[in-house]
Amino acid sequence: MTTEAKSAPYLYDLNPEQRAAVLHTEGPLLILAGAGSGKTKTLVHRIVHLIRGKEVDPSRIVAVTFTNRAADEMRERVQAYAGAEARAVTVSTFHSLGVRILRAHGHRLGLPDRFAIYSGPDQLAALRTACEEISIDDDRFDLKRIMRRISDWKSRRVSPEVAAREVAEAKTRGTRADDYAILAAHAYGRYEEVLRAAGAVDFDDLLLLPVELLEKDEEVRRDLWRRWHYLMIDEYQDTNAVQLEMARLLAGQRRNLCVVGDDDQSIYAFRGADVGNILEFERHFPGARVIKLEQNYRSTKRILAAANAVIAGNRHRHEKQLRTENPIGAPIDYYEHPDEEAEAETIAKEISVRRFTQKRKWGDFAVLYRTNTQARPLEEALRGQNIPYRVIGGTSFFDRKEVADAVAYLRAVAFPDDEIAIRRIINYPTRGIGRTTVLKIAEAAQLAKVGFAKALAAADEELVGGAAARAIREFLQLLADAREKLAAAEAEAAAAPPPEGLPPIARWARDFFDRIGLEEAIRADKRNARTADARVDNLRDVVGSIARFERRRWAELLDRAADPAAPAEPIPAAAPDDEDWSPPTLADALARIALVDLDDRKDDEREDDATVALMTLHSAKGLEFPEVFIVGLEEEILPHARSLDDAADPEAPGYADPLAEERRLFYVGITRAQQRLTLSLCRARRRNGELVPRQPSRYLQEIPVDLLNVKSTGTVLTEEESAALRQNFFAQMRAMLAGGEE
DNA sequence: CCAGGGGTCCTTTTT
DNA sequence: GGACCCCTGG
Repeated sequence: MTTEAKSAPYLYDLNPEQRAAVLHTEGPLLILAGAGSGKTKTLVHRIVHLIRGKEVDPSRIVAVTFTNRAADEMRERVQAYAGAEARAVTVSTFHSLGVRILRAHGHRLGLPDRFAIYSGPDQLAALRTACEEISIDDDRFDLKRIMRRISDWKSRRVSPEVAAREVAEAKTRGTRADDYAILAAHAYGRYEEVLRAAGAVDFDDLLLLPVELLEKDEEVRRDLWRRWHYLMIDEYQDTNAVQLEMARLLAGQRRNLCVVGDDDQSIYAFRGADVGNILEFERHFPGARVIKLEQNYRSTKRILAAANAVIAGNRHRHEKQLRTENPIGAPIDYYEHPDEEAEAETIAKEISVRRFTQKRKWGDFAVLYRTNTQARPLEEALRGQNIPYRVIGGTSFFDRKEVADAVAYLRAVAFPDDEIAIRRIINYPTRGIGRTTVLKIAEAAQLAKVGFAKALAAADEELVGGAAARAIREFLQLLADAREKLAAAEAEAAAAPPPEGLPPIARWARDFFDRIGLEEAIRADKRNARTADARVDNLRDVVGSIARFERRRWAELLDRAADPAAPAEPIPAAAPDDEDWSPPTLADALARIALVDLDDRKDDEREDDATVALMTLHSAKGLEFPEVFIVGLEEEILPHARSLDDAADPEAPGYADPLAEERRLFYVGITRAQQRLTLSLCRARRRNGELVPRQPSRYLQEIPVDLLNVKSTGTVLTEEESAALRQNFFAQMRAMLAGGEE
């Protein structure tokens, strides 16, 4: 855990002027920090100094990050350096902070005390409902694309009304994008209504609604200003318009806002991040101090030279030249492989070899790729070589069918209006409430202008027929019983810390799942023949994650209450009065599930050191590894085909130079490497079973050749494969010449 | 009206 | 490896 020195860290050498700025600046401060220059450490440094040097009450400090991973890391470091009192520092992601504000004040916006949080698949389901109701035939349109559009509006604080006006007034160019804009503008308002009727908020709302609250409500502002006097934000280049507003409102008149970021690592434009926020910080916060950190402590000279060369290809950036005093290091290995299996095989073997020759741990290696689907061949190859690995990100645990079903049951109990959850499980396991019945109820709900849950409770024989009406009554009774038992479990969970074994709410969930017969349902489905055991395990893991949540919640309290100098206190019999603490509830556990996925597993099985890391370039931001592999450096992967498409239409609304962002993504990847970097591409790639020829990524040429060590892989294409390759190549050419319009 | 089976399509990046 | 659609039989 905290093996590092307890004294304030002097881990990196700022010059005296920089040190003074970091430590003593009151008011807005921008730290423009290059890759590997110790961004997070600088923030931690400032926090420690505030507490130790200026004697600021730690509970007045709030640090905001983007990912839970980053928050955990910062919390750990702050506590390691500033000691036990630093536990009172609030370290949170933007989204968790949003939940916290809405919990406390959301009722002022008409939000229920317990609200569901809709993430990806739920948002789509809500959108589907909205589209059905306004008769957008969802077969013919890509809901995800509409969703992205709506989300884009929300992250720019554009209301449904304004969006509709914008679209109506925009010059139409008759493109497909225009069609989608019109559809999205129609669906947007209805989508919001569906969310509100379900007592739910989506991810964008977690930022948007708190900002609305802060703007409208003087009392909320005062409360939060009293609460926090020093605000710090990490990875500031990734903030969007709403987050900028949140920063401004939270900083208030004190304007004690310190942000750290690197415009060259801005890689989230697709979700509304605006590099302008960091480029124009001084305009947004007049009088701001700016300091630059241009010394890199992470990578070898060669790796840094490659990174600098690549990023130099971008215009419109804060000019900075990162330098390092690290050794020159090994050349950058560059491979061209015949296909992705060869690529994966070679990497697996390389890792095995280097583990011995370089005396590495498995955890010293990371393999980075552009898209999650690229992980599969790598997983197979690593498994083949018996190399332990972990895949970070990707299809979330909670998106798996059996897990999503279980969670939907929990939500249906915790949030009685949660239409999406109810509809998901209303007939699973099958209980005689089929599609037609559900449709009738949805129609009735729309007609009566009530939520789905209300219409369901009101459904009678006349509407749905006798058998279905009976089934519905039984279903509602099941939920009502569960709610009653849950209330008892939550009361028990609030009264005292969890005993040995399964904590109360987790125990309730297990019994509930048994009662429903989820396990039997999984085993009964023939499609699950091979996977049934794993799926049942996943089901148990849902219970396990609730149990972990309950224990953690109580641990927070005991942690805070305990005086580290004093001997162990007797366990309190009831929850003490602590403004920041509340006993665990199912609703809170579900919020955590929506927000942090299964990252919390790490606590139990911290195996980071013992496994090779597989992740996307996006997920890799903020991390570092001694040895990094970047795979699939091909046109249409990096840069991605979609970005190439978007780049072809610079007139499109909200155009943000996608190719520049792809280049930054490559830059982020390169700068993750400390000692050794290996780049590779495939000359051909299997798509739907067929070999398709590939071209090297344009960004590769930007790396000076003398930095590279060009390797070739032993594998050669078979006669058959090269024939297939030629044939496909000509087929593609023909298709192109035929000029198939979009 | 409902359940289950077999076919087809597609796969950016994330809180 | 999925999610989703359509079809068939009860």
